[in-house]
Amino acid sequence: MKFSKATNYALHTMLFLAASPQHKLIGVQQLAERQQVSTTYLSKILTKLVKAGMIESTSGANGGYRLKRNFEEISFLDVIHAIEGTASLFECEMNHGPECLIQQVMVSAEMKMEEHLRNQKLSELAKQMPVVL
Amino acid sequence: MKFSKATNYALHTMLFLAASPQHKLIGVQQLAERQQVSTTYLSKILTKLVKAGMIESTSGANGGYRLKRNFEEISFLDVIHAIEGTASLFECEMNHGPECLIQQVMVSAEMKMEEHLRNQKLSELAKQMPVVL
DNA sequence: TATATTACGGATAATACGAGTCTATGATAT
DNA sequence: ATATCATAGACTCGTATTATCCGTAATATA
Repeated sequence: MKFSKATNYALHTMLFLAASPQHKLIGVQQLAERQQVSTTYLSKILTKLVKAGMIESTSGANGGYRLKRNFEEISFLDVIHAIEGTASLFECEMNHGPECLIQQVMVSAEMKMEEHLRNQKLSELAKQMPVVL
Repeated sequence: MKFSKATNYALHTMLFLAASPQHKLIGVQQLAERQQVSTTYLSKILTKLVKAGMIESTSGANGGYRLKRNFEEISFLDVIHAIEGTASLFECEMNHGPECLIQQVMVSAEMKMEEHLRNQKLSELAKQMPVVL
């Protein structure tokens, strides 16, 4: 069980955008160079963030991406869910009674992790940050 | 990112052994039937638990598996680590400075989950449990 | 208006990993 | 001696991740 590389790219991109002037559009090319990943692949990841309403994009010359206005409230968990999906990490598919106690323990453990990730706002991290990438 | 099915099998097996008479040896055949999984596959999983020191095995006729003496202290996290490994769920492999702040947030979130799983002893769950599988 | 630039979308490929099977080997009761 | 049972290795299969390639749509600028 591992977080995907895509999640890592997404988090780094969000923090980099946070460190840039808010109004400025930044192209995927620049973002990809920093992270040493192909533009086409990163592009797909960014599209997910756009659809999740975290960033906005502009096509055409001098186009690119920038944060949306509600950036202050975006948490780590938001980004992770946008990339990895929101399904539970543990699902007992056995046919033994209605409620699996093991499942309940696992889900509540996962909720502890999510709680921490929900409290970590990207904007707060951006402040303490000297250099992102 | 998902917990593996093997982890689910391992947890259910441990709880089933906990509900059985402690001294009695139980064959993989019986354990596999309950969970509707093949004996050879479950066998591989159980071997990992043996090597992790959680259960002990006896070969030959009337052989099988049973809990070890230290069962009271075994936690969910112990079982999970035995099956999934102990590596961190998030590893930033970018070459940007010595310490990745994102990584630190992710790891501390993971630790919150692990803390909860470490506090959940299998023996405690076995008590509240009417039927395991 | 033409062209360059940039994001978006679909198809495809490569790789890794999870899940599971098959078979051989070794240990141990009866 | 034989049946039973755990262990180990090689192997297959399916699916998700990690990409790549290319065509299309949108937009600024000359």
